[in-house]
Amino acid sequence: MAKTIPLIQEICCAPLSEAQLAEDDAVDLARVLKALADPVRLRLVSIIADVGEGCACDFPAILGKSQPTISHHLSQLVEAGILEREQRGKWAWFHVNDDRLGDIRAALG
Amino acid sequence: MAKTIPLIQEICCAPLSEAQLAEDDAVDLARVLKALADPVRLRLVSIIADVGEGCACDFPAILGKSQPTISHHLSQLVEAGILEREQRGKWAWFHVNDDRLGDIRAALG
DNA sequence: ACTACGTATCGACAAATGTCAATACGTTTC
DNA sequence: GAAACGTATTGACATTTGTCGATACGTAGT
Repeated sequence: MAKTIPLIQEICCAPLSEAQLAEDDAVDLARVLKALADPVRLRLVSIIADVGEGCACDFPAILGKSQPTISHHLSQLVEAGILEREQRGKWAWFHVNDDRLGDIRAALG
Repeated sequence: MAKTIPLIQEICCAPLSEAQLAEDDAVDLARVLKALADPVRLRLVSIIADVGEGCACDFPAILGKSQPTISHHLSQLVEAGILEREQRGKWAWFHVNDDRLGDIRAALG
């Protein structure tokens, strides 16, 4: 059984100010930025980045959102390649993909 | 007559991985990222950053969107502090606020 | 003042988004 | 295998968002 492959493989493009974004590249970059552009998801990333890793089981209490809502946000972050998921027994643990975050920052350069 | 003041004054917070985002700060940062997280707006920023400045009059043709749509997107970018607007005769010209873009990059660090 | 023209706002609408209760799925432990 | 428990998915709903046509606003030139 293969690992789940993030739907978005790579940040597309040269930094914003160095070349004019093609339409397709703009769609890709917008998708990744949209994955970050939510208060709950930003806090998830922030907590996980700060601590180094985080268990899905803790977030509903920390963020005051339901379990399905947290699960949905975590999925979006994984799909965008910003978080990576690891199953440990019945628990799902997450850590930040620093390279991906770096790529996003670079794309805004 | 005072200049229009961007609704969002400053990017709130320490880099994502250095401290856990408070709820309010997460809302602020999400607002700014949301302003960027759209293909049309990313292309607007990219074109304006690449050329140095841009006239609103050119964008409907370049991006294939109606004049009201372009106007709406430009307003969102100005409100987020990413673009700055300058009236020249009947034309509206825009340039990128590089400091603001740098702050956004820094917040993702 | 009237006209021409670029830009902003309004009204409407379809599509996407964030949220939760209910339920299904998987893994661990009896 | 059955029970317990963490996580994912489904279905539903209100809100937000992107879009455009129509219209109002402002500036420049006649």
